[in-house]
Amino acid sequence: MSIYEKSVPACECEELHDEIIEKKRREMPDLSTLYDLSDFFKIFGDSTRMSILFAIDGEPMCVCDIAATLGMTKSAVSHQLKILRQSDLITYRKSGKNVFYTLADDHVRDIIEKALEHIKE
Amino acid sequence: MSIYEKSVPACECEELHDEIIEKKRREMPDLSTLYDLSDFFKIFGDSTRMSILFAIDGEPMCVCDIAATLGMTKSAVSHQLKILRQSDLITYRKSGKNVFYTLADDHVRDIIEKALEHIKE
DNA sequence: CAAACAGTTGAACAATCATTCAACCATTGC
DNA sequence: GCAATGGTTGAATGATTGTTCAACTGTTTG
Repeated sequence: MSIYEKSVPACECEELHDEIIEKKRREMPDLSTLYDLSDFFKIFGDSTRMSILFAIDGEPMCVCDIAATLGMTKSAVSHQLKILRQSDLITYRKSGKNVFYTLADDHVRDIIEKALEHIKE
Repeated sequence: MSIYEKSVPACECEELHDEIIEKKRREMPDLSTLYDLSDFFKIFGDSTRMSILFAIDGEPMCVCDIAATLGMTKSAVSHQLKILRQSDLITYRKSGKNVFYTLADDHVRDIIEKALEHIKE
């Protein structure tokens, strides 16, 4: 439950600043954008997925090598690869029995880089 | 770089590409950095927290006004404010009975802006 | 064709997490 | 002092989610 789903404030406060509240509600992104944004960040909010993104950055890797690099099972890695695939963050190429994954574009790198800057403070 | 521009090595799972795996393990960030990164993104991966960040961007807001803007209870908002506080993403200033929150720095704006660019594609 | 292997998938389980509820602290004003 | 209000907090609860396990698909090879 979030903004705009209630016309009446659920907050039980007495002295609300209505003009500020109305102004903020007008200026804020619409609900679907807020959900899209948080869903996007949710993808990065798991250390396994983050590790996978770093692993397949640069040269493509098959599932087994990714799993070996992270010290995890193929299954666990494959489940997370599916989530990354559905978010269009990665692409894949089949080659015989193998499937090679790599980053979809440079956007991902940029965002992680920005976050790394923030971390180091 | 696209995976189609690279020569793909034949991968046998039981003969894992040890040299690739070792190379990746050397190049990848250490575990604590990966955890810090995913923990950082985890903060943004909730629509309530995302809404709060947009609400307090620009002018500071007290908890009641934030709650009214989002249509949520003070308690729910306060719980999320605590998480944002502990992550150093927001700062606060006490004024009588009120507590006014605002963004800590421009880093947060930058990262959300980059994500918005990615969303709109 | 059958065995072996890379990878995927669904269900089950455990862990994590956001909201609710009630009680609490802090400040203001009577 | 004490009632009222803004805000915080801990426990409980329901929902979400990551990993495991087993079964499955698809490709290669003998």
